[in-house]
Amino acid sequence: MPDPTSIPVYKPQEIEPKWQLQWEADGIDQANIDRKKPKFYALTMLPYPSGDLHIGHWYAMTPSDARARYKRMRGFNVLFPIGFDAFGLPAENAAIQRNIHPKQWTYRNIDKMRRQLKSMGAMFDWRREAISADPEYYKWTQWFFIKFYENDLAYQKEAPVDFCPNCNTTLAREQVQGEDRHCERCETPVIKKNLEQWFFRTTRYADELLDFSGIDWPDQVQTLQTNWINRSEGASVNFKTEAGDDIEVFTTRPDTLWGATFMVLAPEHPLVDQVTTQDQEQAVRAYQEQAQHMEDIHREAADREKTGVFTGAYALNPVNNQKIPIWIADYVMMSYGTGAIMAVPAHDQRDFEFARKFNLPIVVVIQPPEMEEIISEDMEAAIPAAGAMVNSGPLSGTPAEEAFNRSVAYVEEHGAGKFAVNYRLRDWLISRQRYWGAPIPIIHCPNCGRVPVPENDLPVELPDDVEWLPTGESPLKLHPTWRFVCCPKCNGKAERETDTMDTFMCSSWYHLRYLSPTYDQYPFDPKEYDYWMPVDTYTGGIEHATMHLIYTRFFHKACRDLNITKGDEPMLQLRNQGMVLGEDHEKMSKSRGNVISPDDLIATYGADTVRAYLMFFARWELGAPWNSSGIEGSVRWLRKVWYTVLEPAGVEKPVSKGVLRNLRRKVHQTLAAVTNDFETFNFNTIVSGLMTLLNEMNLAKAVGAYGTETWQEAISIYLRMLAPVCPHIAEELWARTGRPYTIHQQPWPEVDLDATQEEMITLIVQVNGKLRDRIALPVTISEEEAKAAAMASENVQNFLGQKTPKKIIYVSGRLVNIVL
RNA sequence: GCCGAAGUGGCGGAACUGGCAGACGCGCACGACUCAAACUCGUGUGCCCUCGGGCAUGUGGGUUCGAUUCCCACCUUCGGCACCA
Repeated sequence: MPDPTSIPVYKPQEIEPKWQLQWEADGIDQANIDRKKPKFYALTMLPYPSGDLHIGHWYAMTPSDARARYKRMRGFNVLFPIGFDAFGLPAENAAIQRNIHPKQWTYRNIDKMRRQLKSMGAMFDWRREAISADPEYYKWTQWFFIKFYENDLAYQKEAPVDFCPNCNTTLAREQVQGEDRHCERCETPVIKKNLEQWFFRTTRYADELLDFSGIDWPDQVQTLQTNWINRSEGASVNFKTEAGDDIEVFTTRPDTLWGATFMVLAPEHPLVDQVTTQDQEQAVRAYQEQAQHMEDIHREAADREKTGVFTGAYALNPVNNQKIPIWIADYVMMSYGTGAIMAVPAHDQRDFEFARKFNLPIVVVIQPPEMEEIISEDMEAAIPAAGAMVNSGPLSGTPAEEAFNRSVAYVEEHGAGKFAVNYRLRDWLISRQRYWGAPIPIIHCPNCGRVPVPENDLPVELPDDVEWLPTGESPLKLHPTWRFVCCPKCNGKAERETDTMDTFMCSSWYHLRYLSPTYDQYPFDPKEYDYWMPVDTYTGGIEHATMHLIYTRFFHKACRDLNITKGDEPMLQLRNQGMVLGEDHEKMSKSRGNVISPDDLIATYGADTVRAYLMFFARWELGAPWNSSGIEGSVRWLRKVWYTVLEPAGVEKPVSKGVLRNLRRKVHQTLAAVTNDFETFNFNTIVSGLMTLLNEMNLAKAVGAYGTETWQEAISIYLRMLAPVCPHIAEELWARTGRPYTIHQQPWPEVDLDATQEEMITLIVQVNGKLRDRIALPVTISEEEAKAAAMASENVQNFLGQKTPKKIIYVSGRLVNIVL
C-alpha cells in the first residue's frame, strides 16, 4: 500500500503565483506574427480602471481567456490583449471630491487592477497593453479626429443637446436613459442646452450599419441596433405657408396626404416665431415656455393628453391647395424628422386625439376593404390600416398595394416632395465639457476659423496644472496659458478648443492600438494590422449594444472609406455574457452590501477554483446569482482531480479489458463534447462534462485501471481539456506526471471516433408513448430483433393484455413504441 | 403600446436533429471515519401513491405513435424602444 502522507496537498496559493511567474518569464503568452499558423484575434472588452476588479470582470474574461487558450491549443496563433479605458468622469469626480489629480488616481488604479488581472492567470499579452489616457495613445485618437474632420465626417454646430447638470457635461443621445431622461452615469435628469458641439456623421452609415450579413453577432444585438437606427421609408413633402415659407415634413404615409387637415410644429421649431401672427403671439410664447420646462421630464410620456396652440398661420396642402391651420404642440419632437408634421387625424391616432380636442376637421382618405364606409363624425379612433385611397382627388380609387408608390410619384411629379428615408439614429455627439479626456485638436482662429492642429504638433497634451473650481466649467477653459495659442495657419492670436472627446471615441479603436501600442508612425503598424485583423471573437456586455458596438462599427467603416482600415467590419463574431448577481438575487452594489470580491475568493480558494465556478454555475449568456456554497463544488472537484491524478490506486487485481474500453470511450466522448462546447460558448457543460468524466475515471481506478496505457491517455487528455479552464493546476499536474512543459503549448487532443462508439444500447420500450421498459441490447441489433425483444418484455405484455398492437414504431438504436 | 429574451426539483442548471425529463453541482437526509466536530468517503433525494402505478418542464389548446423541443392563444419576469410622424 502506498503511504498516503507522501501525496502532496493541493495548495493553489503556492502553485498559482509560481506558474504565473514562470509563464511570464518564458513569454509563453506573447503573440507574434507567425505566418505558418492561422491567426486568431480574441478580444474582451477593455475595462475602465475604477480601481477594483470585480467579479463581473472575472465572469466576462475567464471564459474568453479559456476559449483563447483552447484556440491556441487547436493550433491557432492567438492574440488575447488587454488594456484600460482610462479617460472618463469618475477620475475627475475623484479629483474634485478627494483632491487627487485624475491622472494620479487613474494610473494608481491601473497598477492595482493590473495586479488583480494577473492573478486570474489569463493569457494576456501584457506587452501589448494600451492605455487610452497615455499621450502616445490619445495622439492617435486626435489624429483620427482630424482625419474625420478633413473628410467631412466631423463637424461643429450649435444644437440643442442633452446636458447633465450634475456631471456638467453634454451626453450623447444614447447616454440618456429612461422615461425621465436621466444621465446613465449619475441618474440626474438631463436638461436641454443650446451649445456649439462636435458631431460625427454616424447617420451617413445608417444603412450600412443595418447590414449584419457579414458578421456573426447575436440576434439580440442586431435587433437592438436595428431598432436604435430605426429606418423608415416615406416621403419628404414641402408645405408652403400663406406667406411663402417652406415647411418640410416627413411622412411614412404619403397616401394619406389628401387627409392632412392641419400641420403641427414642434414648439422649438425655428419657423414658429416667423409664422406666428400677432394675435397668437402671446399664447404661443406661453406654450413654448411651458414646453421648455416640461421637456425635461414629462414631455416624452406617451399617455399625456394632447396640448397645443394655434399659431394663427395657415399652410397650403400641396396636393389639393387646401388652406390648413398651423399649430404648435409638444407631441411633435424637434429631434425627430424635421420637427414638423402634416396631421392626418383620420389615420393617425395622435393627430386624431389632437383634432378632437381642438375641433379640427377630420377627412377620411383611406378605406380599408374589410370595413364599412367610414363616417368621420362617428369615428372613435384613427384608422391606421392600409386600404384604397378615397377623397384623394386624382388618386382616388388607388388600391392599397399601389397607394404608397403612386402618391410618392404624384408629389415628385408636382415638385412637392420626394421619396425619403428617415432614421432615428442621430449623429454622434462627441463633445464633452470635461478635463479628463482627449482634447479635441482644433484651434479656433478669428481669421481662419476652425483649424486642425498640424499632425506634427500632436498630441495636444492635457496640461497637468489645472484647478477644479466650482464654476461648472471645464478646467481647460480656466487654464491661463494652455488655452491661448497662435493659429497654425496665420500665426495670429487664437484659442484651443476646450472640449474633450467622448471616451467612446477612445474605445472605438483600441483593438487597433493593441496591435502595436508603441508604434509611433501611425495608429498601428500596418504589418500587424494585415496579420491580425479583423477581430475573430469579441466578448463583452450587451449593455454596449447601442453605444460602443455601433460606434466601433461606424468608426471602422469610416476609416475604411479613408483607406485606413480594411474590410467592412471590425469584429466578425460577437458574444455577450450575462451578469453575476448578488446572493440576494439583486444587482451587486456597495450600497446593497452584496458585492462578492474576487480578491477574497482567490485568497480563499485560488484562481483556478474561481475560474471553474464562474464557468460552471450559470449559462454564460444569462448569468445568475452568486452562491457562496456552490463554489464548494468546484473546490471539491479540483481537489478530486488532484488526488485522482497523483494518488496511486493500490488495487492489486488485474483490470478487465471491458473496463478499459469503457474508460477510453468515456474519455473520447467527453473530448468530443468539450471540444464542441468550446466552439459554441457552452462553458457550463465543459466543466460538468469534466466532472462526470472524473467520476468515471475514479470508478475505473477502483477496479485497477490506474497506471495502464489507457489510464495514461485519460490523464493526458483530461489535463489538456482542463488546461484552458484551470491553467495552473493543469500545468502543475502535467509537470508532476512527468510531461513536458508547457501544457499550454500542447496540441488539443484528437477525438478517436471509433473509441466513442457504444457497444450496447438501452432500448426504450414504450406502450402508447409511455415508458414501460428498458432493455440492454447490442448496438448491432436489427429492427426485427429490437421489436421482438420489446414485445417479449414482461412489463409490455402486462400492458398489452389481449390487444394486438396497431402499429410498432422503431427508432433505430433507441426506442420501440407499441401503439395499441 | 411596440420589439426581443426567458419561464424545467428547495437552488444554479442539463437534455444532440421531436424519442429515457431532471446530467453535473449546491443544498438536504442517512451512514462510515472521529472522543467530538470539520474535512473526506458512501447511499438516497421531482411530486403523489393502495407500491401495480399515476402526475410532472409557466397556463390552455393543437400537430404527432411520441412534445421541455414544433404551431396557436394567454400569463409572468427581465431587457430595449417609446407621442418616431
